[in-house]
Amino acid sequence: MRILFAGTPATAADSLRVLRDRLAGGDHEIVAVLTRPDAPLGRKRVLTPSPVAAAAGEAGLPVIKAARVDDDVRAQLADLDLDVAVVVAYGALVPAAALDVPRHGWLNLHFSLLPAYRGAAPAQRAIIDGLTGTGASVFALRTGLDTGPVYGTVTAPIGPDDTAADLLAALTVSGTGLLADVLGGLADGTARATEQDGEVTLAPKLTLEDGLLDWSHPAAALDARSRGVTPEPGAWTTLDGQRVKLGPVRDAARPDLSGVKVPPAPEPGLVAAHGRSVLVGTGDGAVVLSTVQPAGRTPMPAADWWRGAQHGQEVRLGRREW
RNA sequence: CGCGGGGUGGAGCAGUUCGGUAGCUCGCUGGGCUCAUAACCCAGAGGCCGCGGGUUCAAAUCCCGCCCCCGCAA
Repeated sequence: MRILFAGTPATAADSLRVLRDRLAGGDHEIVAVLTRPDAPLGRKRVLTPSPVAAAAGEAGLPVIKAARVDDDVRAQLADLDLDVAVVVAYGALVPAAALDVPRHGWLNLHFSLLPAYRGAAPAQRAIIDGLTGTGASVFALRTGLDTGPVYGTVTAPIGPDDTAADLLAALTVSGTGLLADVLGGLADGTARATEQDGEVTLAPKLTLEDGLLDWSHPAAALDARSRGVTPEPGAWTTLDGQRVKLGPVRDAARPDLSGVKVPPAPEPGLVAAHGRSVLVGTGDGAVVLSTVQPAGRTPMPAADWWRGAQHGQEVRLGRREW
């Protein structure tokens, strides 16, 4: 089959590499890659190709850079005589007019068990919600947000220390494998899609605000949230009006941390050292800090930060005094 | 010219406003104490204060130029 791969971020680039390996030597060929245009990146605003564009370049695949699938892009795709297009986080909606350009339409690899967690940040939201497992789905693109019929799913556990990065990495590999299987099924006519069934939930893109830790919340919730927003957009709090970025925080009451005895838990937001751990009080107990990164500084172990942060004063995080 | 923070022994920081002997909390090395310890006591090593110019009797500190790191934003 002649396949178009559409994607933009690093996760999609990994998926492209995995898919290419999976298809190597078979009857299927990725004939082109669609990704978003180069964008200014970083403080210096250097125009940088998307991770997918970079991966495609390494693989020697032709790249179409476009912010939207407009008439011009649609014409290019039509010329490619595509059997199918696959989308992994392209970053723009595929308009209805383009949906039937490939012979078998468009497939989307989505990192949830649909119809749960439709939207841009499904894996992250699953972690934040404290789930112990989630999965990936391959479905047929239709108009509407992640609403098409599902060809297949894989499941994945969410470990107690898993961050969004960990989960995405795992889902990328297993999900791309699933994608390869579905492509095979489409080619030999055995693939079947079934309409989504179940409770619909939404997983919108994470904002900076989603990473703000509210110390009045329960320790377990803060633990889950901090992992779900790591590495993007990152968990954070404030100290003296300055943003302080945090690595994942762990619920001090978790069984696997039984070594950490929490004396009277500090009140919410108050920092206290205990042995080698640095604790922060929450709504119901304490969390253990892992890494701390004050604005303008490089990330450091919590104990190192604590050493220099005290100056004889009590340290209270997250106070909105600004 | 997008906005902003930072670079000081191995780590994290103070000192820069107002120039005048390199400081704190740790770590490290050696010794002591202890049944023992992430505890405690004593001693010690370790620093072109990011780089280059300038001002000055004197610069971590003031002036000019440059390099590197990071937060926000995109």
